[in-house]
Amino acid sequence: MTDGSVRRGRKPVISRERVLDAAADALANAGADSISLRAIARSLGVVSSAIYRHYSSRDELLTDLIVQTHASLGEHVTRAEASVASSDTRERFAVIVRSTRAWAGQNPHRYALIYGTPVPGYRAPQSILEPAAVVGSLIARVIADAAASGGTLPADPARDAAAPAFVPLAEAFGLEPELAPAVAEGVAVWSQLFGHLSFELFGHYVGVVDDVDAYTEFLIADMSRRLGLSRPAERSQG
Amino acid sequence: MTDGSVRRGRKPVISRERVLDAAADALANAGADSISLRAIARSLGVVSSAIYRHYSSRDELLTDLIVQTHASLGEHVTRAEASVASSDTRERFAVIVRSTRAWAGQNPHRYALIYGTPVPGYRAPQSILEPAAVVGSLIARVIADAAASGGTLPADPARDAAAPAFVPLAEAFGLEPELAPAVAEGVAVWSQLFGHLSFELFGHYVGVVDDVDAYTEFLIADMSRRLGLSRPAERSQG
DNA sequence: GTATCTCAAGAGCGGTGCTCACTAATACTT
DNA sequence: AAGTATTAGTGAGCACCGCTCTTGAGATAC
Repeated sequence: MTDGSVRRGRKPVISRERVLDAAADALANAGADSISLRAIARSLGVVSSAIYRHYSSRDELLTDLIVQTHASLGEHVTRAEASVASSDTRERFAVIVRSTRAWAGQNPHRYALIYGTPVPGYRAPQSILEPAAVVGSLIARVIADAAASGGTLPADPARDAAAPAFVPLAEAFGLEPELAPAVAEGVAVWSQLFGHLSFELFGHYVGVVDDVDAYTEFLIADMSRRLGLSRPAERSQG
Repeated sequence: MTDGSVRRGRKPVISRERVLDAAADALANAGADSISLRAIARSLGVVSSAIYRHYSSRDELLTDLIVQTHASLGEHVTRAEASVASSDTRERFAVIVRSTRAWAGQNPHRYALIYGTPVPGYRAPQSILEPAAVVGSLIARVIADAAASGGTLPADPARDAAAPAFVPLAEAFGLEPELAPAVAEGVAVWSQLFGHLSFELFGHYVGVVDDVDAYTEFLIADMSRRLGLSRPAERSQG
């Protein structure tokens, strides 16, 4: 194989990748509950037990799917954010929110897989932590850039009191300890963002929020204010 | 039966209530995926098809379970909030948040049932909307009482711009249209609260927020400020 | 040409939701 | 008291699920 030893037996007709792709298709079309090994095997023209040569259990397949899904969301949002002038932290944050929401709206089942109820008996392995942090770390970078260009957070004693606990997280993102209050607020914004998206996608806004597009823009404004983000024009004016 | 007509056939050994209770037990112990009609029937000493005399499908049972679960959360939070002096809107809100979180922590599977991924193919019937609104309407009442006792929201043009869309919701809660901005902020707080709880329960805070108790208190302070809530002492001083 | 290794096939276990013909049990009618 | 209508639980069965294990097909190494 890749390590110099030559593969000996029968040629595989399916691979880990092909199984994963088939699972991703099933997920996109019908939700996590319809990801059955038997249906995947059927779609690959193979018998169900053949899957077990490549995945030892359905959970292992789901884990790969979760990692892949986090990566997909991360790529989508990273690409969208890269198209905004880096000095416009306010717009960068807005684009992070809008593109996350757009991805979720286009991939509701994939969103539910990573931000809905965890699959029973499933514990997130270390391999998930990094890709899962993409949106959060994009927010962290916006916070850092805003601070570097002179942005300041609105006064909030409670936030500053909570800040010391976020020094390690700030350091994990490569930020100065002085940014811990901003990181604390960033975590609040981060969980609020996904709370908002989950409420929208899971139907909790029915009869409560009609125009979710407009409401999202309000939330962006609200969260930007709390993070001390502003447009370059605003700063030069104020 | 209750309507004058007399029941004719064989006496039922199970009832809708007994089935629902058995399902609630299964849910509390092992999560929604383990709520199987066969297991419930087994625990009731009856054959699985007997359930269908009382519930036409598993989905119908889950719907009842969701309604019951919303009611349970609503009662828990309502009772907790009732023990706080009604003039202390800040503390009332804090107790709403803390008791919601406490209920969620004690009933993780029940929480996941109502705030996690919706069960596939499931559409919330009208019967769910009212009980699902309990926490939201408690927040609305706090907002109204805070406004009635002279509390004001911090200035926020974006929120006021979004407010007109929330006039109908304010009216649905029996509030004046002038409170629409507060309602808009209330909805944001409401979804943020459940975003926070979902992140905690679904494991997204692992490696990010260590002391969730303390972090929740920060969020309470942050959200209270945005809602213009204050303690009576603070108002008389300021 | 045989031994060895690899992979898929296929049967099978126990689980699921759900349907349907059947029967036991009850109450009203004759 | 006998018969009938009505109701509820039984049990067999269908199609699906995850998973295991034995078997045989295919490819390389010796």
